[in-house]
Amino acid sequence: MRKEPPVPAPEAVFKALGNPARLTLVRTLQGGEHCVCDLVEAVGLGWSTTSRHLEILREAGVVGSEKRGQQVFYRLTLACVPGFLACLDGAGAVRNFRPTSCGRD
Amino acid sequence: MRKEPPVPAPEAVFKALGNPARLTLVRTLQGGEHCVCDLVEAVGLGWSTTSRHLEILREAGVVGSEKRGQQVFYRLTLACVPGFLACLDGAGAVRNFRPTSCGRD
DNA sequence: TTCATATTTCGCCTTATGACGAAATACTGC
DNA sequence: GCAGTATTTCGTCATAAGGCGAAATATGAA
Repeated sequence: MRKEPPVPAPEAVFKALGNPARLTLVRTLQGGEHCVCDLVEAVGLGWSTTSRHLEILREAGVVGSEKRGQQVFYRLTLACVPGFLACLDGAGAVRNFRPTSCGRD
Repeated sequence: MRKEPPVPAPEAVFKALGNPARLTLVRTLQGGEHCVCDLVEAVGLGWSTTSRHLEILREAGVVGSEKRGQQVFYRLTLACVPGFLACLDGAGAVRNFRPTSCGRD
């Protein structure tokens, strides 16, 4: 069964990404889809907690899941996220040249 | 006195934007700089609460403030935010054509 | 059917958030 | 210096969020 995420509501997206564990999950998923087992290891939290975090990300429309066999695979579904993350990650580095800017001003 | 925001830490940025009042503040500031008095009205909360929200946004590196006369003006300083917001806002609209995408995939 | 593995749901507890009003602080004009 | 306006800081309180382990659910293998 495939669970498509709902239409992303901006506030929910930000709230979902505003947590270290969930941000780690998203960064991990930038490398491609992963089963929950991988993700549990990536965040270093319990299964139940990780599962809850994934649910929040899915409800926010950031990720989608698909069950294959006895495993559930998650992947990023909100394509603007990686670019924005890259901008934020880069923001510190560029800091001394000009106020943080990424493609617009 | 001008208060430049610190280097934005991704998690703090998301956390800062993951609140309806603060998202309203940011959307308001997309239209240009505003004094706190305007912003208080825009969010419809008390002065102390609004001030706290602005502080959080500033600490996250999303906005910067400058005092001119007896008023303090806030403005957006994180340039990648408007584009990302536009993507999120558009995500719903495009939903039926293809999975949410904004400039990459 | 029965068992093992993978994942989610539930209930509980602790800590973080968000709102308010009162008091403190900063700047202007008198 | 004193009063008035603009904003921030502080203390308090109610609610939300995040973590855990135990129990429930689903799938594949025997």
